[in-house]
Amino acid sequence: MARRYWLMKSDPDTFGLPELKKSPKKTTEWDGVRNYQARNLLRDEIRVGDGVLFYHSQLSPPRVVATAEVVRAGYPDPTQFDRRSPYFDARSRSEDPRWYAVDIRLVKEFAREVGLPELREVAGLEDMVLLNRSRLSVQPVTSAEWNIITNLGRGEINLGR
DNA sequence: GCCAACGTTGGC
DNA sequence: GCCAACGTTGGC
Repeated sequence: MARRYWLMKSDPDTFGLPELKKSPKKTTEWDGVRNYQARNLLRDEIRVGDGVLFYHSQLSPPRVVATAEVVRAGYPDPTQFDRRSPYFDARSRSEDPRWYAVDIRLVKEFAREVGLPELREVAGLEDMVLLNRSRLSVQPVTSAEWNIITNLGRGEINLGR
């Protein structure tokens, strides 16, 4: 199966690139997602080896800061069963988990962060989910979009147009 | 900090 | 099943 690509958002006040870099094996559990559409992607679509654009929301401007890779596919998000977690969900049963997580590993920090206003201007990204349905915290990225954005992140001229 | 977009809840 | 009220996300 062809490698697929995703954009995953993180609030850097909670967990950002510095924390990812410091994590063991530069790997983290990407958890806490409490939206059903995003859950379905985590549970059913995202596979080991898929590429991830690591995105910082809540910044001015919000920006893509790194690439990562899925190293563990969807599994029940442990935080939903943890009463001390802000993501605890009393209605979820362990035999029928409601929420899923994946593990991602940092691959490459961008040489140049790519901000949202720039993404809006680049030819070839007009249909990005990020630019049209902004609130989804994990969303599909096409291979063409992936190539354009990772080129921008390398600081090279964008050849995608 | 504000507020628009939009997802979820719950009364009917 | 509809939809108003409410809560959250996230850009600005």
